[in-house]
Order: sequence, then C-alpha cells, then structure tokens
Amino acid sequence: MNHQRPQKKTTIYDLAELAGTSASAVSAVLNGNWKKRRISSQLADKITKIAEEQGYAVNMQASLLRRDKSRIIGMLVPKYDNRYFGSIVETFEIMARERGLFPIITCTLRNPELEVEAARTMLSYQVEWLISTGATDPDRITDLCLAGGARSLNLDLPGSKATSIISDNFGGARELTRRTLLNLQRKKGALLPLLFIGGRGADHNTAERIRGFRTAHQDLGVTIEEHHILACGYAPEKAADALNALVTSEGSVPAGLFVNSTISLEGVMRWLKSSPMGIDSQPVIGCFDWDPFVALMGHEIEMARQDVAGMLNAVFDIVESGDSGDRKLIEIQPIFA
Amino acid sequence: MNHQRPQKKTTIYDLAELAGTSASAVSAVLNGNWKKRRISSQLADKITKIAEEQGYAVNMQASLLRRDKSRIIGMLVPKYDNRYFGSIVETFEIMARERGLFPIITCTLRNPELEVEAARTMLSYQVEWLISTGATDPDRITDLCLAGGARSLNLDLPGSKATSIISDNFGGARELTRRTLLNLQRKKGALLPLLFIGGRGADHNTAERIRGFRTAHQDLGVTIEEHHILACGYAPEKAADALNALVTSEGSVPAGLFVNSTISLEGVMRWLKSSPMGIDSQPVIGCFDWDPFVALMGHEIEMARQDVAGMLNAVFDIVESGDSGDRKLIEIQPIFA
DNA sequence: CTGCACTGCTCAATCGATGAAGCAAGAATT
DNA sequence: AATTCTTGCTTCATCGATTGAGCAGTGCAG
Repeated sequence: MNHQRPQKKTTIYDLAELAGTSASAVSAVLNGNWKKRRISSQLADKITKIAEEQGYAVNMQASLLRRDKSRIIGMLVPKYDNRYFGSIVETFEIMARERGLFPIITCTLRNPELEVEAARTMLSYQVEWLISTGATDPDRITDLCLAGGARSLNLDLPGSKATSIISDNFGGARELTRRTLLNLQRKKGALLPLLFIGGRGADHNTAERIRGFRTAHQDLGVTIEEHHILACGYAPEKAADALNALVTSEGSVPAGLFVNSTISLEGVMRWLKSSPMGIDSQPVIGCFDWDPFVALMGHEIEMARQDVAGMLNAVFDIVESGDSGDRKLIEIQPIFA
Repeated sequence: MNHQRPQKKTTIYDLAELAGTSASAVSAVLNGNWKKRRISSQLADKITKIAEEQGYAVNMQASLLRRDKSRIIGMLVPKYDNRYFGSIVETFEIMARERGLFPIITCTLRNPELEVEAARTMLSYQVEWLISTGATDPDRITDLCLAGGARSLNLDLPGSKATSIISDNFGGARELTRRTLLNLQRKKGALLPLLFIGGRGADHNTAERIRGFRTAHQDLGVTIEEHHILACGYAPEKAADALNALVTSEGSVPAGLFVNSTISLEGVMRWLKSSPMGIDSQPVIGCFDWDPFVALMGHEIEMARQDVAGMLNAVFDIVESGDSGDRKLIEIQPIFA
C-alpha cells in the first residue's frame, strides 16, 4: 500500500509565516507588483524562494473573487469528432493562452438543453466572453450572457443578437461548385448538374451554401435538378439513406456530388463503397470541409477548407478590442488546396 | 450602435434584498438544502422565482472558495487532431458531467514545458484530479499534483508514480499483427514478415507494440527483418521519410505494414499515393488506431480501435472510489472490427 | 403559567488573495 | 531642531457563498 495522500494546500499565510512577514507582502511579491508596493528585493527574493520550495500555486478561486476581471474565456463546441472542430478548439486554446486568457471548452453534443446548461455553468465560472460555436440557438446564449455579465460571440453559425464570425458559405460553395463542375466536365466531357447532399435546410450555413451552389450552376449555364438538393441532415446515415431513396426512385445517382460536410461525406463514401455501381462510375465529389484522409482517398475530391485561423483571429481581434459594440456578420473566405 | 454592455452580476445579496430576506436563506434555497436549514417552502418558492427572473448564476469562485471540494476534474491531452484523442476528450466530458464533476481540458501540443505549465494552472483552479493523457513526463505531473493537493492518473501513456490506464498494447499489437499477417497470406499466398513503422522507440506503448509485433511473428513462425522496425516518430512526414530511406537502400517496401497510429498512417498513405509502385502492389496494412475514413479507403486496412469508453470507465471508477491507493497498471483490450 | 420543543429564520465568521490606507523609522531638507 | 519625504512594511476591509450558532415566536405538556 502506498498512500499518496495529497498534502493540504499551501496558502500565502503559510508562506508569510515561513518568511516571517505578512500575507499582503507575499501576495505583492508573487504577483509581481512588489516594486509598486515598495517591498525590498531581499524580502522579494526570500518569499519567491520559499514559495518555490513549497510548490505554492495561487488559489485562483480566491484570486478571481477579489479581482474584477477573470480573464477566463469560454467556448461551446458541438463535437470533437472531426478535424474542423478539433482544429477550432486547438487553435482557440493556443490563441487564448497567447493573450493571457484561460480557455474553458465544453462540448454540447448538438443538444440545445446542454448548450444552455453549459452556458450557465460557464457564467458561474465568471467567463468574460463566451464563444458559441455551431450552436443550435445562439441568441438564447447571447441573452443568457447579457443577463449574466458576459459578452458573447457566435462562431461558425451566425446569430442575430451578437457579432458572428462564419465562413463565407456562399462564396465558398460557389467556388467549390464551380471547381467540381469543371472536374466533372474534364472527366465526362460535358457540364452536368451536381447533387447537393447533407446539412440542415433550416440552418444559415446550409442555406447559403445552397445559394452558392445554385449561383455556380447559373454562372456556367447548367440547370439544376431541384429534387437533387438534399439537405437531409448531417449524420452519415442520413446521407446514405437519402442516396438509397434516390436510387430507388431514379435508378441512379448523379455523376457529381456537392457534399456539405466531412460527416456527411462519411455516409456518402460508405454508401458508394457498398453500392452496386462499378468503380469507374464513381462520382466526382466536392466537399465543404477538409479531412486529411479524404485527401488521400482514391477519388480526387475537391475540398473547401474553412479558414480556422482566420476566423479565430477575427474572434480575438474583437475580444481584445473589447468592442462588442454593434453586431456584425464577419465572413471569412475558405481555402482551396 | 448597439451597446451590449453586460449587466453587473446579480449576487445572493441582491436576491435577498428583492425577496426581503437574508443572503443565507437565499444560499440555502438555491443549493437545495433549504429543508435541512428549515426554510419554509413559501419562502423557497419566492426566492427560486426571483432568482430565475434575475437570471442568477452562482459565483463559482466564491462558492468553491468556501467549500472544501471543488468537483473540478482536469485533463491534459496532447492534441485534438485525431479521432482517438477527440473521442477521449468527448467521452471524458460526458462521463465527468454524469458524475456531477466539472471537466477542464487543455491541450499541451506534446510540449513538455506546456505540460508542466498547464498542470500548474489546473492546480491553481483547484482540480481534485488531474488526468494526464499521453504526457511526455507523467511523473513530473504526478509530483506537482502531490505537492499541490490534487490526485493524478495517467491515461494512454503510463507513468511510474500514479495509477496508469492504458491500452493492452502488447496484446492488441499481437492480434493486429496476426490479422495483418493472415491478410497478407490470403493476398500473396505466403507468410511474409511485416514492416513496423511509426511511434517513438522510447515510449512504453511503442515498445510494447513492438514486443507484440515480434511475438505474433513468432507465433506464426515468421522471421522478422530487424531493420524493418522503424520507430521513426509520430509525425506524418517522419513516416514518409523513413519509407523513402528504405526504398533508397533496398529498392522496395515490404508487402505488409504495421502502422503505429493514424497520424503515421497519414504519412504512409501520402507516400504510397505518390510512390512509383503500381496500384496492385499496394501493401497490406494494419493500423494501431482507428479512423472512419481510413475504413473507407480503397485498401482493406485492419485497425485496432482503442477502447476509449473502457479506459475512461476505469478512470472514473478510480476517481469515484477515491482510491489513489497503490499505483496500478490497468490495461484495456483494444477492439477489432 | 412555566418549561421545553420546534419552526423559521438571521448573524457573523470563514475560505484565500488583494490593495487602499496607514504607520514607524530613517534620510533629507529648511 | 523641527519638518517633510521616503522606504518598507502591516492592518484591515473586501470579493460572494456557505454554514454553525443563535434568536424570536408559536405550540403544547405539565
């Protein structure tokens, strides 16, 4: 048996006693403003040394209670299961730390109730800012923040009550569609309309991407089949089901696909793999989102990679300027390989 | 201009004034032990209603300062850029919340200094437990926790000073190797030794997987080529470089590969795609880790999927039993499709 | 009519860190 | 010698929530 009982925590009072001084001197030394408070450098050195020996760490709860700013920044994110959100979270943490902020992240599993509960918890922890990423009801969260003394921003999906930073979904989809149409022309020798699959018709991003999809077809003079716009949801199975239904009613699938996320693409690829169609009749694909393995799959798949660093730079510009002034919609161009 | 100045935060004193009662009654009501404190249900209802109207949220900093347990559980994770860690983080959050714990997660980018700094910060936030996932120096973190009044566990990579929960790397690699050898035999009609690629030879997991790799070859009476064990690091480029070097010195690559992570696999696949070898001479692959798109790639790739839920159940069993007693090594069997 | 139990609350100390205000002793100025 | 200034600290109130102790008022037994 090896009892690893963690020790009782050291406080500034313990350090003060060890150093034969007062807690307030210790506090002044440890947060670096001992010059302002006219503490001698001998005492400062002594206290610093003792603090190190004792492995002292401030009690943030006590410290933050006293201060007026928490320097905590929260983020709500739907899932960690794809490269887009993974990259958002990782970049967010790095950028927050670079600015001396402490990031807290929570995933809400696309569950509206969890979103609200998580937001409340974040407010309890005194976040100064709350970034709602891909939230189902961002305005609800903005209201909570407003009542709870925090500022809020929306990322990825826009809301109407706070500034929103999103991809240029229209422009990105238009370009992705254009590229995919040309890839298809190269392969088949003709301009043929694409199938749009994945996403929720009700959400802003999907609506804008469908608009870009339409515009790109128009640009090239291609007529869209209206029943080939399938905003069937994001889950992989939904995409597979939608393709099955299409084959049942029409006997085949278009030669080119616009897939609305890597999550949907997972369903599409699974379906294609098990489909009765021959390998050489595999469709040309464009995907709105990026994944490294997709880039390596047999198919040449065109991908629109959302500019995560660009979006988060915009977020932190606002956070640092402290300007939650008027609610803007900031659109960031996606990147093409 | 739309000044979204967040309001000053409501405290229990504000609520007490509004309800014409004392802060202590408000506190008792809001944390649900008003029965114990003999508050009438009329007053309880009144306070609850007012709190809701005001959008009150406790100040956790103040609350935690007073309580003895923080119910905060921290996790250090190297990256968010693959399905394994993504799944660990997501499952960790869910399980923590189910148990009334507040999870804080930080990624350390495989940077030893960041690991230590992040651990210190977590201690400042009064975590009760700190889970080090894939840490480069888990024992250092355990020491910090011990000094700082927290308990610690290691996940994914073991340490010597705290209980560690890891995959059964030996058993998993042995089974994965066996399956890959048989796949290769099915394809080529003969038992041929595999190439091991990826990971760091110095880390426990890679060493154990190499041991499993050897044992599986022995089991089937296949002789390993010693210079075909390439623990070249995890980054994709490292794997590609190692393969290039091999081709330069030997002119070709073995017909079967054991790839030590999806990250390394990314490099391997990239290299294969651009390699001069014909498509039908693509090697048979086994990968220690899982990714949904890999499962869909043209190749039949055998994958050992680490049992994230199983590992985290073991973590929370220990957390809940409060038993950091003796340091054990708990190994969880990976899952084969 | 006194004593005791019970109900329904309030008071005040406390958690640890912070910083404005103040104090004592020596140095410098008049 | 009397005064101001400067240095180097300490004291104490404060942040918001929690909780043991205590206090009025009512009900009921003896």
